[in-house]
Amino acid sequence: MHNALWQQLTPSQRKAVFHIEGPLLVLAGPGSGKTRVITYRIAALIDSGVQPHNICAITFTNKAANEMHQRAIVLGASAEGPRFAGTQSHISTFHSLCVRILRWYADRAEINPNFSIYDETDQARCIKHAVKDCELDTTNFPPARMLDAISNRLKNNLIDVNKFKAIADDFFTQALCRIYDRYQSILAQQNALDFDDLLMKTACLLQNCPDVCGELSNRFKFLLIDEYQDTNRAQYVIAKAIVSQHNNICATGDPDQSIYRWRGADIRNIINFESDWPNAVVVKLEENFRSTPNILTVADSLIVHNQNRKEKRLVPTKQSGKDVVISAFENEAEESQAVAQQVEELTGEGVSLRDMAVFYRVNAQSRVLEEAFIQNKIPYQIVRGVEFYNRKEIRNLLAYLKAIVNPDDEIALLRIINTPARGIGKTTIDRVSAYAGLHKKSFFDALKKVQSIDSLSHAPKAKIAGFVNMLEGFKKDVAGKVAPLAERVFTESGLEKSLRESGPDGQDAIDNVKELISAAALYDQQTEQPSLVDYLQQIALFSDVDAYDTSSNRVALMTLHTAKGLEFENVFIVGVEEGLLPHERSSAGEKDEELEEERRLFFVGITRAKSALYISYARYRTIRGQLLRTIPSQFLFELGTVFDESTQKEQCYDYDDYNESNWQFDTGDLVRHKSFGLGRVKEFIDMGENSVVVVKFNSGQTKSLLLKYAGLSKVNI
DNA sequence: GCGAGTTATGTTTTT
DNA sequence: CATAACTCGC
Repeated sequence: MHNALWQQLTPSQRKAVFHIEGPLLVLAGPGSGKTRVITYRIAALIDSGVQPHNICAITFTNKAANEMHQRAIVLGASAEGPRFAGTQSHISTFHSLCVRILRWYADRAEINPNFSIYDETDQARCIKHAVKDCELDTTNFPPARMLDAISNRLKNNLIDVNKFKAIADDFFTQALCRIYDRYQSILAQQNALDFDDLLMKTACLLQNCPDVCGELSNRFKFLLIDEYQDTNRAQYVIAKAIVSQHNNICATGDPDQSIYRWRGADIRNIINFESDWPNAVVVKLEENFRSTPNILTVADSLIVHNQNRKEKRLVPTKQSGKDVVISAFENEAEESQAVAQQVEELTGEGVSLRDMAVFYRVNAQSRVLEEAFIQNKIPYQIVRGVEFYNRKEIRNLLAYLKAIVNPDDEIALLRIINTPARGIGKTTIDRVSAYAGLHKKSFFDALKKVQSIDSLSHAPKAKIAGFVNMLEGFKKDVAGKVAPLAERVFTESGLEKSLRESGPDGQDAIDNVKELISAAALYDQQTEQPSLVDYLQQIALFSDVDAYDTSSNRVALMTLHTAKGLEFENVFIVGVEEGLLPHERSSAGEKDEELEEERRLFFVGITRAKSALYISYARYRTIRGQLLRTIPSQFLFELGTVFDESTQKEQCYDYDDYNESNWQFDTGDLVRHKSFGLGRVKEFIDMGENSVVVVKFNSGQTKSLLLKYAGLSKVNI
């Protein structure tokens, strides 16, 4: 390795880079130069004679994979991106790797390699169907809940239907088991995998087929996994299998930045690393090269409030800078306005817009910020890539392409069979479905056999035949490049015509589709062997941050989750209020664990900032159309000296400031109860001295209280 | 079969 | 408040 590069590393970083063989755990705090270490490590491996294609690096997003790819090229390591040529290092997300493995070993995994990847919308359809098929009602078995249980409790923990059957002992669990079973068979019928299946099927393949496991372990002689604290059980099993022949695993992560427990990430993976690989070398990177001491002090005093945590220091290396600013505003509009004004002030000081970012807890918060930025004519970008793919016109065109690749994909077929309108309505579809069910055929096969469906009259038969012919015609081009086929489908399906005729909104839609087609053309150009299957499977794994355009000079707006792994000179974190951060849906749980995850999320946000950090909350916020008084986040009081009474008295909300003389309550009032604490009035039933107040408390529980006994007091502003 | 208009419903974070 | 599901009249 070049001496100049060597010079750039600290002793700990060098140790992490040059410990080549055997298991290595890099516990890397925020801003510790972790990404640099990983890319240098890839270069060092190749320097020491390892073949590039024997290296497999796993990142958290495609964006991170692409960046690592670029950096590795600069270092001369000639790594490839998510697409696999065979002679270069494999750098991708876990999900992309699984797609690759499942396509390689489709026969062994007993799946058709043309599988569709179902996103949450598709999943919701299937789970609703499954619940209905099990003759259970959706009130007692809410589809969203069922899906969450199946995804996070079962699939991510590699509990398949059979395993679950064996342990399901009460009525509810048995019902869930039936739903799970039905859901999986619906997916199988449609030759579709959901996000969890990608991991679970791969993990099972590696567990059940020792030869496949051995082959892959020989292929990937060195495995690097970034953000290891956010891996789940399935990913752990896959990693363990890949390194089974050599134990050359290098994991990097930070337990304090674990923010995906809610979707199955298991912090024990990183905690137990040393017992999983007893000869593991552990390197700690505690020096922080990113943020000023001012920012790190705030981050540190926040995160020490987590009980369930190993102590770890943030060691600043930068000079002191600006103090962290914490402000209160009257409402979210003023808060956003203040952000915009601060942006302008910074711009006046010569700061580029690309060096500023605004973080929030929920996507809905982006709207009011957007308004303020538009009003002040400040260029911005909302970092939300999947939004594009959720547009109706995009989903429609993609549904055509999916149906061409995988005719068993009933969701895609049903979406396009009458889009644009071609006179195939609900009755016709029901009749085809009935025929398919009766003759145990797939929906598409039934469509092909439309002439033998007696319940249909001549006209619908002809329309269906035309539709099938059109799809079959498209199929001839499935092997080649994607963009030309997409273009052809767009025109010949009639989608373009129908959009053209639907007024000015239609033109926007056409432009969006054109954008999709140019993106596909880029894919065709950048991929050695472009294919429609590969393209569809790739874009299904697209993440929000993948759309982040770092080349344009705009302020970035994104959720705290999306901000993970990024850094900015100037950071704004808005809406730091009880119910929002921590989010009410997380503090509603019994356990502190969810509150601690929210705290880690805030910690992640804070530690993205390099030189300036602005934290704010609004005293009033309109939530679902209701103007509500907010409570400042408990986290604000944990930030150390910054948010104390002497400096922030007028902005600081006083918890003891309430009076006891109020007997009239209104919906939305903030109240305090002796034992339940703070809460908000949901309903006031006025019956004189027997009045009942329904209160939703901060603990998450909702109580109906008799006013005269409750000892409720209204909390004043 | 189709679309407009109405009513119910459900609200975090994401690969 | 925003979207999905549903009804009704053509």
